[in-house]
Amino acid sequence: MGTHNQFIIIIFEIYFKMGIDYKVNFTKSLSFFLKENYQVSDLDFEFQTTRKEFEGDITLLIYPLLSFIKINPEKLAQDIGEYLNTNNKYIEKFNVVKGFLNLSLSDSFYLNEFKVIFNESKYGHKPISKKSSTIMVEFSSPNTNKPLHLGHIRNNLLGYSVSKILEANGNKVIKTQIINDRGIHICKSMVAWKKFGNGETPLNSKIKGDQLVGKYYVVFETEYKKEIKVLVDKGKSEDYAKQNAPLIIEAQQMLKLWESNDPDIRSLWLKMNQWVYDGFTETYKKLGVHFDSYYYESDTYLLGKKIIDKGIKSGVFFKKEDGSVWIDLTDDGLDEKLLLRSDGTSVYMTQDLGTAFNRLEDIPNLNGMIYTVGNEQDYHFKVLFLILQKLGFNWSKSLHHLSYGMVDLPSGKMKSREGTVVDADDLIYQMTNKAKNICESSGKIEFISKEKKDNLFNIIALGALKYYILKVDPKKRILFDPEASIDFNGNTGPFIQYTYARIKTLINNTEEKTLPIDEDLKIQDKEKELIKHLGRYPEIIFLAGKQYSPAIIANYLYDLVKSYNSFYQNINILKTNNLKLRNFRISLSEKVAEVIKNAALLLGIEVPSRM
RNA sequence: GGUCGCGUAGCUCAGCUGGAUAGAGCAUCUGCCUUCUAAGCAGACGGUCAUAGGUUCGAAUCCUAUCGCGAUCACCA
Repeated sequence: MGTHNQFIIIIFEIYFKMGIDYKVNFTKSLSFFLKENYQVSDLDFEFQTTRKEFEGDITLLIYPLLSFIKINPEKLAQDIGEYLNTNNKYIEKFNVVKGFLNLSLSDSFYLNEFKVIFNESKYGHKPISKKSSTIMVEFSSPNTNKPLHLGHIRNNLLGYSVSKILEANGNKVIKTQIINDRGIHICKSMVAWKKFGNGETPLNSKIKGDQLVGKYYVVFETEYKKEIKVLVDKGKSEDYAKQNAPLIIEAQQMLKLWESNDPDIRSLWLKMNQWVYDGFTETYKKLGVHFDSYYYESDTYLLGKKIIDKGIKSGVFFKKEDGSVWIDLTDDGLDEKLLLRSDGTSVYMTQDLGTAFNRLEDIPNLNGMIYTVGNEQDYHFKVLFLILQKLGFNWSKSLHHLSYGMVDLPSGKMKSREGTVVDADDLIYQMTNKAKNICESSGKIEFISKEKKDNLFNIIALGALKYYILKVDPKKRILFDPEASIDFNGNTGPFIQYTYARIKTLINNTEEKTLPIDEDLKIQDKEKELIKHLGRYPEIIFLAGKQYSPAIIANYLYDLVKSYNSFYQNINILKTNNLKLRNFRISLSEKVAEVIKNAALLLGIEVPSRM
């Protein structure tokens, strides 16, 4: 914890209720009892699910009550237990271990809970807050000189998942990105293409546009290096060589021409950028993400100067002798930060300020913005939000930097210079191929049409990839092991998809689909456990002050699926002679399938109805 | 050096608001397919929660310090 949280009030978090809401069911009796016998009221009760080693379903923690009721914990637990046992029909029996009151719940309690769960449509997508906010989520935000890589994949999946989560909570979400489409990097690709390209296009070369432009970026770098070497061999210093190699000079000239709106350069720029966008579109489509709006740096890089002027007038910023503009953040424990160069051109921060205001102009009712950007920019966003706050815009409180860690490979960091970057298209292709091999060797899908098969391979491959990345806490670094990510066993996306598919075929093979929930139904431990899991499965609510995480959804989802599999294996679903019981179990399965589907949706994972 | 983040089983990761004997998967080993998806289930093995203090009935979780790893502190983006 640090200054970061002092000024960022995170606008949302995902919070899962612990199990079925026991408080609702038992608070009333508990409050009554404690008021009558100990003259205390308005207490908060803490329940947790009882550990396997002890008898019971839920446990009331007695310790927290001790600060209000000075009495031996075991005695208090015993008293409460006895009272609940005789006065609450849902408590069957109880036992006390130290400060823990373990309560066994009756079958009718579970049946009632299941009835509630069953009758709720789109379970797990219930908005808690009634008012809907409009929130902009920025993610992906690539450069236009290179294809997307593994780091972008993590960014996209996180941003997209967060969007889905916010939508599930009843918000209006605008998915956007800021595309870094100008600057020296794109000029490098342009120079290289002009010099060495021989008119190569995505069409005549059959190379994806972004890959093609990326190829010329690499060509530039290798040729540039050669030129440097030649100069150094001639006895020039390394620094001199780097600054004076013909290629880099050409690129810099091109940037100047671009800035002065040279028509030839502009049209080349437009053409090559369009190639890249076409390539990106294809990759996004494969990843299953899309955007509602786009911002381009070529449009926004001049923004922000007006804000600077205003800030100088109001005394938030100050001008140095050389004409550069700064803000003094030393009182906030930071340093001085540059906002405008001495030549009057804007820097990154200026652009981001401008873009923020720009977006607010575009969407006047905007309630918040989430920036999905890697954690190497933590400091930048800290400063950005602080400046906005100092400028007096209260909505800067609703800005959140969704920060995430780098993606490492078992061989170490991804480094473009060393060619260890994992290309997004390539990765998806390999994953799909692997999915194909595994599916085909399983022999379960022989009779499906080729088209359906290809679709299935795609869904499975992406399920594996998405789950592998999203299940890890965003703020942690990920070690990306290509082998393990394609694994279909254990805590993986395909495992979850597989369970869903199995439930689907089970339901297809069943005629009766009615749900009998009778009070006299005897339910078993495994079934109770499953209802408990369903009850704990996501109720997503907003709460200020904590960081959200798709990883939480992923882990709860896995928990549910694992529990269902155990249930499925241990209870012979169809073989029972008791029709009521059988239908109850099928209803239970059906509900689990629905929850899996809804939760997977929040992660952007599709679930096939057969595998 | 300042600031921020991370450190949990051999490996990859969970662990919600402090609660009982810290959980999964992979790997290794043992069982379980005449039937509806075995891509599964059940079990065994595996831990000084980086280290040292502190806070309290109780700490992986909160606080402080130390160590290790990473990021950041540009008139780059």
